[in-house]
Amino acid sequence: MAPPVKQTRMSATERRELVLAAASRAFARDGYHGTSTDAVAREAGVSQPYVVRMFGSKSRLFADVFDRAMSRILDTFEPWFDGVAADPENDESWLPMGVAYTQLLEDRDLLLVMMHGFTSGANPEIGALARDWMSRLYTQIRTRTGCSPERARIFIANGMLLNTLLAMQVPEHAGQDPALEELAVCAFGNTLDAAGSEN
Amino acid sequence: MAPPVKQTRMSATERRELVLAAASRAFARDGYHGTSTDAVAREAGVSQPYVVRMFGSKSRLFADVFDRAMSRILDTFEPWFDGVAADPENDESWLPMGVAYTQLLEDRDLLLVMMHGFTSGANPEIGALARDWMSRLYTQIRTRTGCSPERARIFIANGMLLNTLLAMQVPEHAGQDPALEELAVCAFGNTLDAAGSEN
DNA sequence: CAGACTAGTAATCAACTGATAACATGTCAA
DNA sequence: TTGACATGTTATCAGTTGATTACTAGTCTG
Repeated sequence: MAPPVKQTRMSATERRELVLAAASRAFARDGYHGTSTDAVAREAGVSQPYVVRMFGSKSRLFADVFDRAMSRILDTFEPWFDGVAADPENDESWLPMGVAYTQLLEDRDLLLVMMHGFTSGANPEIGALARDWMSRLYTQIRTRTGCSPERARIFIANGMLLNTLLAMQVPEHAGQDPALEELAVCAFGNTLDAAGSEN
Repeated sequence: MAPPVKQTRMSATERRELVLAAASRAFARDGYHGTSTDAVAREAGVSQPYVVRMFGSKSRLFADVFDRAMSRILDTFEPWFDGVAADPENDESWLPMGVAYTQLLEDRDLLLVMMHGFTSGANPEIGALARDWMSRLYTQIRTRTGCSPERARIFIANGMLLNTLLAMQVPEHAGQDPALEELAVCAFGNTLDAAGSEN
């Protein structure tokens, strides 16, 4: 028999961070409906009721996770817009944004949570949140670079393609399909190595 | 008391079509995990066990719905590729594909089912199916138009943006947000009227 | 018209889910 | 040290879900 271990406790904010990180991984993998609060709890190493009470409800937990993800994504883009602003209608000016995206690929969960949030638009709460963040993203691109709507549209479209390919786990499976491989190389460029083939 | 009504029955294939159409609407709205077999059954006007037994399982039902959607999407694009093939590296050559997409907007469920299938890539069965169809789509674009990988990538990226905006219900809510409105107009062009504002 | 087949339903179930309530334990200020 | 509060857990629950079984009724053929 081991003697009773003296349990040390965590501050609420610390634990909250832990749960949010776990929830981010879980939601990134299986989306809002595909993730149970119990799955989040197990991933965070706490009890399921604690997760619910900490955030009030599953939907509020997702909203928090989604907000954080979007906030970080916009923050990651932020410093790179300056380079684009000089000549925003030129294709080449946007190349640095690819670097920004490569940074985001280091924590894919952010992009996957974004995508799951966007495709849960039929849910009224999530839908309103998603549209609001999409609006902020578009506005940030336009105002920071001074580009045309068309340029901003192209940038977002490329992002949506990359997110979709990530959600489909194309990087992990590209080797099994030449056509998919070609598309992946074309879409991710050199960053593919960082993105896939870890598994 | 009404006398017992003589019930007429439907052929299995007829009923199957009905259920597939109902499932398509339901899955388009709420995705794979967000849709219960009971919801599909109610939408189709049949009992829940009948839906399950007719397709074996929920996942096989989704696979059927997804297959049909992708098949129809590719068929819709098919005849329009000829126009692109003449000069596939020219932006303007691709304009007719916008018309093809407008046709697809008449039954948005196809595009939404596609999107939900793509973003359910973490599910092994759905993921494999999704990647296979993405591969087919890419291959069809390349071989039918003779375009470069980059051109095909752009076409798919634009499609993913439109699908995402649809899933977010942007057309229905664009009026509430000028930035979103601008993006929607830029992305959907004239087809926006057909797409949104019905509600 | 008999019997085999087909098109369906009602009843039921075990597993899961989000949420609540009651309780236990660590921590810190007075 | 004590008591108030913050950090957690266990027990529990009602509703939902996908699936199975058993049953009913229309339809078609010989």
